[in-house]
Amino acid sequence: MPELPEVETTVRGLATVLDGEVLARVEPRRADLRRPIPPDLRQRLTGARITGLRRRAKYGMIDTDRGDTLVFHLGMSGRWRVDPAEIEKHDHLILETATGRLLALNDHRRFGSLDLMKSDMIADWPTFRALGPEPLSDAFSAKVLQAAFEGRNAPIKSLLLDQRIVAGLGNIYVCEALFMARIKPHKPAGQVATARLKPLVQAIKNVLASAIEAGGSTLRDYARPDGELGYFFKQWRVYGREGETCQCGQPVLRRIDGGRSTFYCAKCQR
DNA sequence: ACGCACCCCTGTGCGC
DNA sequence: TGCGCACAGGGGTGCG
Repeated sequence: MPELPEVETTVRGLATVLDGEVLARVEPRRADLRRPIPPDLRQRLTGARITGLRRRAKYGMIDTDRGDTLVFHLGMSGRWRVDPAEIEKHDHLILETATGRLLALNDHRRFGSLDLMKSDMIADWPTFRALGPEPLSDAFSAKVLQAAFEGRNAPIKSLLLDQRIVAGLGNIYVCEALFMARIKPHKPAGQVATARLKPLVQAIKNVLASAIEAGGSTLRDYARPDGELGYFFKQWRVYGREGETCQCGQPVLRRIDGGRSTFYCAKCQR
């Protein structure tokens, strides 16, 4: 579930619960996800007041008044459960506010991560330094893609998934954006005509923005105890639609690029 | 440097 | 009903 729009929606939802609150209880329930959870996480966060929430690429950040920032990545299966009735098997971190609100970070595949950073050091964190521009910012442009694609033989889809080139895209939105821009996913990136990059950038921004909007429209559902309903919007034109009929009448195809499923229309995308 | 294969982990859905 | 396999929204490493 979590690509940029889902993380953005999550951060906005968390903000309604956490912003300005004091953390009365911080309870890690295992020592590691993808990598070890900071052993001093409980000690450093308990009693801290949350001063804001942010997102960078697919990372969510929870800032505190102690100069610490909790950075979370949801991996493939991570989600925050709000005011859960009971703690479940894969709830790996529990946060409780002084006002009694409960949050559980649930991630059954444990591809996610938790890090605790000094807030003023985050920009220098190698993980963040390596990230490309935010796709919804002005820093992401046709020019950026042109420079990144120059001389590259890898499929354009693989490069759009490379977080060093543009940060936040995942498999679904890359497939959708390439469909919108009518570009064949396995076309070598360096062979995509320069004139097609501007429309591609616009397609990426449009797909992400409308997904956030769709997530936003379900934001009011976020605080429900079940927590799952809000994020289910299926407006995909090609993703997950192998064998279905494209608007042009041809079947949507699936192939594997870089080990990931790619959905596309052979007639509409060239 | 580049492109790719493979690994991490658990759950689900399908064919047999 | 059970079993085995393919597959799942991410990202890091290591190899040729």
